[in-house]
Amino acid sequence: MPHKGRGARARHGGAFHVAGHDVSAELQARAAQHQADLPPAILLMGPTASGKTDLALALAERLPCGIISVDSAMVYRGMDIGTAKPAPAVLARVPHRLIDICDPGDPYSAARFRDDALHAMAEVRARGQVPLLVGGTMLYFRALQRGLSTLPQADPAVRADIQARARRTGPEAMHRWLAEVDPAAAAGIHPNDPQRVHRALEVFLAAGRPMSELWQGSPGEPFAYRPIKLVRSPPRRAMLHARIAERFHRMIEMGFEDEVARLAQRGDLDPGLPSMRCVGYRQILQYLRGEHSFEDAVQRGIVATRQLAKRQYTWLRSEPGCHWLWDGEDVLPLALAVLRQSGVS
RNA sequence: GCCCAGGUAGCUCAGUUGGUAGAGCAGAGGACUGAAAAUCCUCGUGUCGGUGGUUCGAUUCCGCCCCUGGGCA
Repeated sequence: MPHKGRGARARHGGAFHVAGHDVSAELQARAAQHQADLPPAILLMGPTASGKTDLALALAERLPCGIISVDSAMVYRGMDIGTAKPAPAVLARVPHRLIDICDPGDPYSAARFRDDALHAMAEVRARGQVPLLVGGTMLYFRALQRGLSTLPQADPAVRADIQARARRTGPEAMHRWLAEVDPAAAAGIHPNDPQRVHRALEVFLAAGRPMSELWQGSPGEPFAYRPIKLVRSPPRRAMLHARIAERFHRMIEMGFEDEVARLAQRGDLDPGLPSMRCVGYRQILQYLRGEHSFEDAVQRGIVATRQLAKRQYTWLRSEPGCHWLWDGEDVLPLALAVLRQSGVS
């Protein structure tokens, strides 16, 4: 029997029929029992500036859990103010895993996160605690829960070659090239999306096989935990926008500009690095290079943060099984009640 | 007070040789497999400052009024 991807089966809710019998109920019951046997993990998600960190700290005080950060920017050392990292005193009292684990000159990745997070979760469990994963990097939550296909990792040399070729021939030619070597991938990637076109080509060049084929051949490991998903959010977008602006100005008062200037002074941090493209850092870097005024940089930083929050909501709306905790309600007791119901107390 | 330049989408502006208008930004929705705080896709009716006139028809031409900037007094 050809093994189908587990993700595909889980996503399609239709009934399965074998010799005229509907076996979907039995399969579902078995899947539910399997889920219930898994150890719990708390997934606390939400858009930027929603107050996830505060809630995580409050939960960690009341429950035996270990905090694991799910944040593609807090991994970088020396990027503290602009990533809204918890203060050193807080981190000393309540340790967070996966913060300050990468130099800003090295690109971190979703695949590294998945490995790091699974290790961190095992450690937390070994101490008899429940993993509490907190953050806003929704791709990381997705990769953790659904797994990633087995693909070659990014190769800086190959990537540089592809970029050089793209500069010569233009984006359309790159997409046409991809359509030749991997039509299935090309069909799903817009020609104006160089990042994905280049990645698909990179995979083809590194593996010698089309990326779409590798996806099908390795659906990704399922999650070995029972996720309890909490989402923290203000009830209205406008409220989040106000908090984003307020927080950005507070970051400036705390010395965000100096933090970015210190990074820029290293001299080895290319503006194209993932770390240097982070919201706020990118805009202040542009100001430091004289591309626009300081006031402009602040405004653009705030706008970029709002746009980030919007994309996070797009992920969150499609994330199944979430308990939304709206600000204004008594968030902490509500969260504790949800966790108690799910067997965590 | 006089002269000049403007008043068009939330913002900055383009445009209509008279047939009721469109870019960028912002905003909203969506996609998302080793860069994801990334990278993309889709979405534009607004008394064209007000009011009279000319005209089959005015945001466009003319008069008056209001507002904003600049200059001269």
